[in-house]
Amino acid sequence: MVKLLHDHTAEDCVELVPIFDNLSKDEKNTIATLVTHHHYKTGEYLFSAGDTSDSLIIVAHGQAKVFQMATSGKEQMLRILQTGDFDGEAALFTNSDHNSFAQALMKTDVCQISRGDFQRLMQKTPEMAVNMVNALGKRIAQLEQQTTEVTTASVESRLANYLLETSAGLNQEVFKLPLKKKDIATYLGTTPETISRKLTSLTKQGMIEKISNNEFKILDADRLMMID
Amino acid sequence: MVKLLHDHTAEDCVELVPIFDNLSKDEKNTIATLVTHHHYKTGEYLFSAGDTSDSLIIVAHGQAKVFQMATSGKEQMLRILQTGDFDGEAALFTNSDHNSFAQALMKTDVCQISRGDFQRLMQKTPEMAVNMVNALGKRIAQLEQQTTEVTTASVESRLANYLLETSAGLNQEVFKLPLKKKDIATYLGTTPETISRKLTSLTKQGMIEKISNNEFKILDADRLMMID
DNA sequence: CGGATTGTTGACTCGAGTCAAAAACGGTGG
DNA sequence: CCACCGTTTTTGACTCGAGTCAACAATCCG
Repeated sequence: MVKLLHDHTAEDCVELVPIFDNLSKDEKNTIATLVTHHHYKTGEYLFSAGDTSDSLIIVAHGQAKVFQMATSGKEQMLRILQTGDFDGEAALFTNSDHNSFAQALMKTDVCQISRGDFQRLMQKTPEMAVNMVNALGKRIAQLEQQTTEVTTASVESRLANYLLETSAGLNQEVFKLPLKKKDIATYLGTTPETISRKLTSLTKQGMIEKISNNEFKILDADRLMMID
Repeated sequence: MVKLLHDHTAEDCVELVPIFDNLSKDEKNTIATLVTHHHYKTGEYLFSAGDTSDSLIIVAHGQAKVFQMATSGKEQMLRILQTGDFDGEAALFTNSDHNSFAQALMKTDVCQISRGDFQRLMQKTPEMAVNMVNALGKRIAQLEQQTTEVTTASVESRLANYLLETSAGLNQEVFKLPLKKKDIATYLGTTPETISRKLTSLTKQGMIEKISNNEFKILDADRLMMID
């Protein structure tokens, strides 16, 4: 049973992750044999800044946040790893340490491939290397967007965008915030207090409705988009 | 003569750019035939947001800034392309438009490879795809750093870091700022006025010395590093 | 049911943005 | 080399968004 579960997870990784798309069955099977998997409970760290980074990490199931820590101790969240996402830098450079942290936000299954295996894989399977380049390109575009927004838009505007994106992503009118407000704050580069205030403010202005503690409904998407 | 100059530039690109490192002479020659080149004067745009993006751009000589424009009209600089740097997103996705601008800061020579050619190149030359993955990985790390700094550190601290990096990069005690202060401002996510004030303040505190209008000398690197 | 973590609200502060005007700079052509 | 014009930089006065600190309320979870 344990064995079965293990195999299941390894294949999941290969099936789930876009970078392994359009590879042949054979190739996918080969990859599955190179993969090891780990399970993390809520709050556990997948890696920490300073750790030696020697493998690519793929989220097979669950959710984890990746963040950096400023010298001041303030966190900046860089991204949320969802099912199918991977963390890249790790596997790319020789002799480099992580400069960020990854922490599980729920029970999370993770697959790893060592740098060596992964580099060999890219050499042997150009298809996959191209997929990888594409995935990294998207990540760069997303990061550029984040950088620009964080410096040019007000917190209210960033929060409004975040709500719109979250709602669109979940594709339902009434949606539950997938993160604690504390985490939303570090994602948007602000503080929990400010998030709390802005949510109240948006509610009072009739753009959103608070359904429960962490469930909201978008009432006026147009106006939300125009903030700032 | 014009012809010679042309060929020279095409080969320059292939020689200069890290992503073409450790390829064979043959492969480099092939690449050189795929490349077209362009020249831009100071202030000209290499591309603008909304342009169709269908080629990879490599800077053979010169300097250009890449920036996004917020709805408010405020610029956020994303990076400076130096000799040997390339702008990636362009070549990676089908049917995507640029969401940023690139503007020459001096006379600048640029080489281009079309998306199709570049994708084929990666398929044929896994070496190169791996190089590309590495280059993108570094860019991601740099962007993550920029995002974190911009949200967690004060302008004074960001400016201090910028001065230290610039001085280190140029490797000389007295160094000339390679950007106009206006541009430094959009790079650091602030305004020219604030840059001006902070430079004065750092000078008064004895950490730097103003040599001429845009030349400075680092007097106390340790203290600069500790700001914030 | 506690105890701990998370969220809310109020009062206060301050860094940095804005606007405006003057000064300095840099390139151009005579 | 100098006078001129446009751009860039500096300086001052003012404003305000959002951070901080602190106390309290609500949730979550074992």
